[in-house]
Amino acid sequence: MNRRNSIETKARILSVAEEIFSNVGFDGARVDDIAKEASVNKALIYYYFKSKDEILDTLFLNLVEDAKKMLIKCMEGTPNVCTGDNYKKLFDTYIHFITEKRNIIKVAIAESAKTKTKISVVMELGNLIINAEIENLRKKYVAQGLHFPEDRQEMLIMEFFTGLAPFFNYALYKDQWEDLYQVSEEELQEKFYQAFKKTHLRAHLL
Amino acid sequence: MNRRNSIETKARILSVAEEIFSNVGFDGARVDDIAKEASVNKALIYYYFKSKDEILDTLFLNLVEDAKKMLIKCMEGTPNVCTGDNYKKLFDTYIHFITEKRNIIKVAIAESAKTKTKISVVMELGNLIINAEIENLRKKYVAQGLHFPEDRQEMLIMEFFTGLAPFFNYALYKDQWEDLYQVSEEELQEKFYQAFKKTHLRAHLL
Amino acid sequence: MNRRNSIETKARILSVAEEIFSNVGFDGARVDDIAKEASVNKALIYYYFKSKDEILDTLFLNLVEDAKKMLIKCMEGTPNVCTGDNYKKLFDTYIHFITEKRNIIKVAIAESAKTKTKISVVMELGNLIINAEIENLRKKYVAQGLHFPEDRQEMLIMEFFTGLAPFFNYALYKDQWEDLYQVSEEELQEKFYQAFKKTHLRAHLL
Amino acid sequence: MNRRNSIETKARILSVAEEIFSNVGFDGARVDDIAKEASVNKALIYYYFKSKDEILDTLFLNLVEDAKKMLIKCMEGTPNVCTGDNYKKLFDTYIHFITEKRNIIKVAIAESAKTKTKISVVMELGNLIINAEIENLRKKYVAQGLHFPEDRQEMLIMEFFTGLAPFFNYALYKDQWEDLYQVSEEELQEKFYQAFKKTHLRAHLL
DNA sequence: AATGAATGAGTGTTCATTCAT
DNA sequence: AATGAATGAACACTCATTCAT
Repeated sequence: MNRRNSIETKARILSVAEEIFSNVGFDGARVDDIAKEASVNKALIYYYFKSKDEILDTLFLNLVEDAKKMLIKCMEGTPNVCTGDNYKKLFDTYIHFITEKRNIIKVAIAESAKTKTKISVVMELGNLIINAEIENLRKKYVAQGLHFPEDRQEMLIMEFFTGLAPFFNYALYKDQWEDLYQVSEEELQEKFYQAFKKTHLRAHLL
Repeated sequence: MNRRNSIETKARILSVAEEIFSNVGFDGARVDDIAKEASVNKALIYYYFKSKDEILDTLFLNLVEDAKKMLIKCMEGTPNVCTGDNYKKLFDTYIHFITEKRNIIKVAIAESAKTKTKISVVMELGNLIINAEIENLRKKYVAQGLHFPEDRQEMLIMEFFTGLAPFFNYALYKDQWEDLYQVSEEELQEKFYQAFKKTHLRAHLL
Repeated sequence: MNRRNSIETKARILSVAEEIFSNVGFDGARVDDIAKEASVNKALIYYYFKSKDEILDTLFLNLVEDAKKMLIKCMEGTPNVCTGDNYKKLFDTYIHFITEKRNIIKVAIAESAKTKTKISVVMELGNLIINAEIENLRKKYVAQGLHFPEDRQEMLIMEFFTGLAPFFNYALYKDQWEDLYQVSEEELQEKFYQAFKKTHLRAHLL
Repeated sequence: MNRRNSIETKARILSVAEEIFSNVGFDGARVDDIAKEASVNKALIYYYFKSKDEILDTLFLNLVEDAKKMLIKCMEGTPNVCTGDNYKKLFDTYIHFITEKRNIIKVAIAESAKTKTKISVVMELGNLIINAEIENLRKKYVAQGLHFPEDRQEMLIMEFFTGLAPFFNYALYKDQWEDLYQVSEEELQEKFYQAFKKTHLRAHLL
């Protein structure tokens, strides 16, 4: 096996781990199962990762990296977000990211639910997105010659609990919702957008 | 320890289990630790509960029961919810419930994050609350002689993803938020209310 | 509850224990199950018996007592055993005893199969029966003016391994045999008798 | 201990398990003890066997395999069994097999004594041997131009309850008998043969 | 005589991790 | 880079037995 395959192997382990973690939770996952599913010897996993924890850490690191990339692309692509329906593009980027990464996001949320936890990835991710979002807002206010609200705390809370929370819930329950209510992915996404527009976005626009 | 007090002992086990589950997750929890913390012999836990799973099930059952009671009390106490600031009272009831039960709610959310899961308690809880909420809305619309929106799916999605999601997030991250941003419980709650009012509630009122 | 019931209760425990032991073996049996099946509180079992072992000991003791009674009755009832077909009566008594007691006999044999065992009940039972049998034979020889074989060891071995063994096997496999080969109890018993007559009995008569 | 020798290790586990099972019974045996006695880590036992049950199943499987091999060798080596004292050779093969395998046979019998049991190994073993034996007889009858008995059921019962039973008893009580009556292995075996000849064999010969 | 509650020691099994090759 | 074998420390769950009433 050459280095090419080596990279591919490590990636396969990560990919399988992500799926299994999201299926049964981190604590519920077995290294044995990861090995089996990834068709590698169990010991090989320990050749690439120091421990089961390190697999999760790597996965979380990648998630944060990907979020950053996504946000950077957003910044570049959307000079005037929040002006009317042109927020839709940003929303699509977000919802696409959330949908694609929902498996590992679910794991992150589940882990963050444990009280005994270090600074959770979800908080980190939240901060990242919220700050980007607030920066967006600031630009827009400035562009419109408006006075930007002074209470940052208030703003953070609003962004986190009414702006981000729906997306987290989307990651968590998209699949269950589609199953339970027999809705197509497109319909759910569209209606979710309408709801988000009527609530959180409404508070921003104008 | 006072022996021979079946009910109290069982309650203590449940209470300790709830705390430990919320600290380290269900899979991360050890029956040994529950026994130790509850000052009972481990075997006694199996005298009261068939398995570790049954402890969780009982906890979830109680949560749903309590939610029902809370909702019934809400129904009785608030004939005209959603009419202006009198929603505050309902909000307070909700936020109080969420705050008080946040430990087990966190466990419920974490468990619901696993893909391999039967109908999750969170969905059950969500349905319960949303249906109550929608019934509330309906009454109000009727009282005002207004036409009640026809697309139930749309309404459910909005309630779940923009009405409930913030509360779930509140349960999940209240403590972490207070720690991280050094906000008092009261302040967080108040600002959360303001944000909720400006977003989700705004879409309902008027 | 008066003494009458007390005796009945103890008997019920023994009876249930016998059945459960024979179903799953002594080690495989649970005191809990005995209690449940006998409809008594588990602690009550320990009121009547010092331990699970004592239940088995009592059962074995009863078996030996019953065997003795059976043998005594045989002695009285059969002055000239082994003279031709009049052995049939003795055989019937034996086979009846074996059939009736087969459950506890099976337990006794299973226990005796353990190498780490004190003098086994089966050996005790065997000795009892063999000695009675040999005494029978001796009488018959004397009555016929014949010389009684001198090698007792030889005689014991023959009685135990070709006289008793078939009966032990009958206790062990009667039910399985009937099931497997779809034979009625009567047919099996009759053919067993014919086989026993052609082999072991033949060696004794004349 | 020499690591990295899969086959030898697995064999050692099996061998130790066989001994312990025969000492204290299957249910009485502790996996811990097997591990200790075999000088392997307990988890290693579960690396080779799915469960304690599977160890027993393997042992039983091996016993049946060995029995088949033994029978095949018998078939080849004895064209005219049962003709007079040349049965002795066959007897020796049997008694040698029974003696050598008596430990696992004892376990098999003890397990077969449980009512709640699937088709027992003893029955399987019994069928194997009896069928071989009957085939032997048939050949002999044919060779002598005799009419072979028609009632197969009768024949099976005779073989099982008077032909096989003594050997099972020999497996079960050989050691106890030698201890109790202070007989040497050789003497017991010889006298057992004489008894068997006078009873079961007598019915076959001529 | 009878019972619900309680317990210590264990019991088969699992798991993350490491070793030797 | 890869693997089969091996391990220590759990882990959920069980069981015979006892206590207090």
